Amino acid sequence: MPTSIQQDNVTQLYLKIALDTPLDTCFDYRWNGAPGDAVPEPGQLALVPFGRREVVGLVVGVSDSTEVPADKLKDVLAVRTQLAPLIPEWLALCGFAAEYYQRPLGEVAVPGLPKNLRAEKPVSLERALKKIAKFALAHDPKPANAPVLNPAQQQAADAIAAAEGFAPTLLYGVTGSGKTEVYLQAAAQVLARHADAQVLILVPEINLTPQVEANVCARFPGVRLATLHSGLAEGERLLNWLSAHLGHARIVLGTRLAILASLPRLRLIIIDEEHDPSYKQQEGLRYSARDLAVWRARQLQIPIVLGSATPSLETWQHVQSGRYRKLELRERASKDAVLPKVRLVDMERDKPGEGLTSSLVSAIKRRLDCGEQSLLFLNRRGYAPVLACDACGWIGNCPRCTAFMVLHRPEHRLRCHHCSLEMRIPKSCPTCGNVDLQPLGRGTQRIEESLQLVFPQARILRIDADSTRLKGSAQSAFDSVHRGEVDILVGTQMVAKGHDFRNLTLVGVLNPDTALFSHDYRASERLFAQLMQVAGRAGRAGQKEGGNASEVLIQTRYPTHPLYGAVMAHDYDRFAADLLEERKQAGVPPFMYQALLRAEARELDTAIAFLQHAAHCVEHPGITINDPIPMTVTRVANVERAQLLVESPSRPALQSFLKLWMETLRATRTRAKWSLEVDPVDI
DNA sequence: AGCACGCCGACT
DNA sequence: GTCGGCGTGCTC
Repeated sequence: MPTSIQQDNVTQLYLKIALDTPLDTCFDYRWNGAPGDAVPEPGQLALVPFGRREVVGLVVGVSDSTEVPADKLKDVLAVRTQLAPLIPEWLALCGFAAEYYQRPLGEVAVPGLPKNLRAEKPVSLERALKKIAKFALAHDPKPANAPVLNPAQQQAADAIAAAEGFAPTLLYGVTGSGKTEVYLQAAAQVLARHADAQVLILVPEINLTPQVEANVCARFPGVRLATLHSGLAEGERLLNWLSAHLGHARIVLGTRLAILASLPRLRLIIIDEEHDPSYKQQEGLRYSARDLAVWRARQLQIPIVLGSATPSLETWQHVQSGRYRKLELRERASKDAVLPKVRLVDMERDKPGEGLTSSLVSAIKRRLDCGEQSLLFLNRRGYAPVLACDACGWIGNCPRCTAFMVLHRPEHRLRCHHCSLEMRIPKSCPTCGNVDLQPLGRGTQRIEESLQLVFPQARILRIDADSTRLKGSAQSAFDSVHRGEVDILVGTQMVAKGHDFRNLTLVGVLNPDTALFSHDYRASERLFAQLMQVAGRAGRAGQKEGGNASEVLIQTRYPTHPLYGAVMAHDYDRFAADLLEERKQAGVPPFMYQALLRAEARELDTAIAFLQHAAHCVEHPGITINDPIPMTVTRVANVERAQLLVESPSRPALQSFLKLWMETLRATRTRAKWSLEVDPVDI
C-alpha cells in the first residue's frame, strides 16, 4: 500500500474501497479532490455509487493506478473528512476477522459501524460531533469508594494491571468470589498509569449491562463510560461509538459486537463469563468475540482477562498448556457468603406433581415463611413443548418446519420457535375431532401456573424471552425482584446469568436431564456451566439471622450421574480434566479445529448434492471431510438444510484449505444457498 | 446482498 | 391487454 502519495494536478488517484457486499473484492473509484483537499487515507469512510445505489464504504488503499478499465470506473462522491480515520490496528483487526472467518473485508468492517455513519448525508454525523464536543468532561481516573480486596483479589488485580505486553489471563473464581471487583481495580490501575488509556469490558448479555454500568459509574465518577450493544437507539449508538473512537470514553462496556468498536487507546480487555455461548455470533459473520478479543490483545500487546467460574474448555486447555496464566479466587468475597449446598432430588422416589417435587415445594415454602426469595430455573419457554391428542396420536407439528408447535397458553397460541409461525390453539383434534387435547411436558408458563396453585399467596414472576419482549421490560422485571416485590422467580437462562439477587436463598433446577444424553459433545460442558451459574444466584449476601441457609435443589432422574456429582462438589477442576481427556480421545475441539459448511434449498437433495460436490471439488491433504448430513431440525420455514463438517488437527492447514475451498465454491453454480462457519459451536 | 431486467400466469 | 411471480446477472 503506497503510504505517501503527493497530490499534484496531473496524477489521477484511485481509492480502493471495501463495501458491505458478499462479493469478495474491493472496488476502485476515481478520486477528484478540489485543489487543497487532503489526499484521502485508509481508514476513512467514503460515499460511492454502487450499482444503482449510493453506499458508504471504507477506504482501504490509495493508489495512482488501477487495473479496472476506465469505462467501469466511477467517481467517489464524498469522503467523510469530518471523522478521524479508523486507525490501522482497527483495519488489521477487521482484516484478520475477514480472513479467518472467510468473509469479504467490507462485510466485516462496514456493518459494525453505526448506521448514521453510513448514511448518504453526513448530517447526523456532524450533529453528533458537535454534541460530543460540548460535553468534553474533565477526566479523573480516581476510583471512589473502592472496597478493600481480600488478598487473592488484590493479588489478581495487581498481576493483571502490572502485566507488560500480551498477557492473557484466566481469572478463575466461583460466582460471588468478587471477579467484578478485580476487573474494576485492575482497570483503575491501568487508567491511573496511562493518561489516555481505554478499557474494554465485554459482558455476555445485554441484560447485564445496566448492572455493570451502575457499578462502573459509581466506582469511576470522573471517567466517561460508553456502552455498545444492540439495544441502543441509532442516535445513541452513534454518540457512544464516536466517543470510543475519539478516545473520550475511557471505559467501553458492551456485548460481543463491541469487540469490533474503534478503540484507539485500548490498554486492557476484560471478558466477563468468557465461557458464555453468547460471545459467539450465530448469524451473518459468525465470529467469536472472545477469540477476536484475544487476537486484538495480542496485536496491541496488552493484557486481557478472561473471567469465569466455569471456563470454556478452550481457555482451560490454554491454561493447561501454559499459554494463558491462571489467577484463582478460591473464596466468596463476602466473608459470610458460603457456597450454596447443592442437593439432588431423585424424581423416581419423590414423584413430581405438576413438575414440582415435594422436596422442592417444601423448600420454597420455607423461603416464603421467612420472606426470602426462590428462583426456579427451567430452560424451556412456553407452556408445553407439544400439544397432542390422546385418542389418535396426533401431534401439533409446525407445517413449515420439522418441529413441534409450542403451546403458549396465556397468549392462546401455538407457536413455532424455529420459524415464528403462530396459530390459534385448535379446539379439537384436526384428525379425529377429539376435544381433549393434552399439553405434554412443561415450560416456564406451566410452572408459573402450578406454583400459583400451590402457593396462592406468593408473588410469582416469570422472566423469559416471551415475558420480556417489550423494550425495557426485562430491566423493570429484574428491578422488581431487587426491590423484593417477588417471592418466586421462574425463568429460563435469562435469570441464570450474573444478577446479584441479595435476598435469594433457594435455586430449584427443574429439568436439566435432557442435556445429559445429548449427541452434542458440548452439551455437558454447557449444562455444567449453567448449573454452576444458576447455583451462584443463591446466597450471595450470606445467611441472615433466623433465615435459611442457601441451597440448590436439582430435580433429576439420574442422581448418580457424575456431572451432578461434580456440581455438588463445586469441582470444576476435576470435571474439566475429565472432559478434556474425553475430548482428546474423541478427537474433538479443543484438540481439533473445525469448520461447518451449511447448505439450504427447497429440496433436500439440492442441498446434499451441493455438499457432496463440495466434499470432492478440492484436494485436501491433512483435512478430514465428513459426509453431508441433514441438520437435526432439517426443515425450517419450508427450507431443507444440511451440513458438512470438515476438521483438521492443524489450524493453519484448515485455514489454507478453507481459503482455497471458498474460492472454488464461490465459482460453483448451484441453486442451494450456502455458508461457512469457522469454529462452529452447535453441530 | 440489493437491484435491475426478463419472460410467463391471473386480474382491473 | 397489464401487474407481478422469481430466475439470472451485475455491481469498481
